Amino acid sequence: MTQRSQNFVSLNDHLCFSIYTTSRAIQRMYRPLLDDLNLTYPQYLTLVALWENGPQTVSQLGNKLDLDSGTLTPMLKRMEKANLIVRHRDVMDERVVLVELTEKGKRMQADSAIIPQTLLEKSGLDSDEWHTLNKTMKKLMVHVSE
Amino acid sequence: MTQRSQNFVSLNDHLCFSIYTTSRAIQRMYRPLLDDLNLTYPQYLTLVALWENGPQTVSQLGNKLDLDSGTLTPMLKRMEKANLIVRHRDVMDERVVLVELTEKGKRMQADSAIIPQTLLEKSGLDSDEWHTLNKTMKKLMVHVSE
DNA sequence: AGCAATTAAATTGTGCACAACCCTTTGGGT
DNA sequence: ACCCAAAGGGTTGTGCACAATTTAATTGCT
Repeated sequence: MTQRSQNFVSLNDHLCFSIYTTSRAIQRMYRPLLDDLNLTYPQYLTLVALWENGPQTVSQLGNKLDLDSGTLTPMLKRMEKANLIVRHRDVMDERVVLVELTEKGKRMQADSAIIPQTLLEKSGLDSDEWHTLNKTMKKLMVHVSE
Repeated sequence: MTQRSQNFVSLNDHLCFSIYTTSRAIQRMYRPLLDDLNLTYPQYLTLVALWENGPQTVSQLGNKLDLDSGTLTPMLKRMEKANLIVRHRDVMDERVVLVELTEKGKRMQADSAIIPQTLLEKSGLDSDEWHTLNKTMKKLMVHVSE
């Protein structure tokens, strides 16, 4: 212990730190599974959003995933190159880019069920803890975003 | 709803997603505060580790922060350029690089107390929820890292 | 119709993360 | 002394995140 201030908060008492570190640890755990599918973690989440809600515009995807065009545009281009999605401008409004799954992108849904299942199994949390945690995270998310 | 598989997990039921999104939301909330201090979030965490435990090697910092040299080395160089830390090789073992705070780096501790305080205040969590969440995150972190 | 304001993506630049690889130093074993 | 494996950082390349700016299309107003 080097610090002397009374109100100093240690690294381990930083809630932000345990969230930040755990988030990255989950992505590390997923990596070998996602590598088999030739996906990155944000790409996987994008596919989940498309499987769930069908074709969407870039900004709709951005709202769901909480990502902006600066992140999405290059990532979606990589996903298009990998033949997972197609992007084309809306004929009615040329500003809008619509994103939709290719057949390959649709087929990947079946193989990807292991991803959330693996976290569930490895988490070491019982059903109560799991749901409480998910609820608390969402509550925290809302408050922090205000 | 476009998907048809029985065991499909929606985006909002992905625990990884609420953790990932909340972690980034916290960092966004911190940004204006950290901008005032001319710090990024990982740089702030690095300072906390140094305030707490004094001079450390790159690998010791890496263990505490859960980061490897590929991330740390360039970041520590930027922090050295900003005059927050100094780095020099250990005379006894030339492989080791020791990182220690400059006077400027030490002085920043006083101004940084608002960072964790801001999350505590904005979180909307009571003391029970806060501690349960922190404990559950650490438990999850351990299980996921196995 | 003409034009300013708004909207939707794309672009640019910086800073992490992290895998894969490299380079130097050190510690053992012979 | 010599060699070899391990340890500690550094480097390179890819892919997010995100702020800030840009470009093009559309809407609203007069």
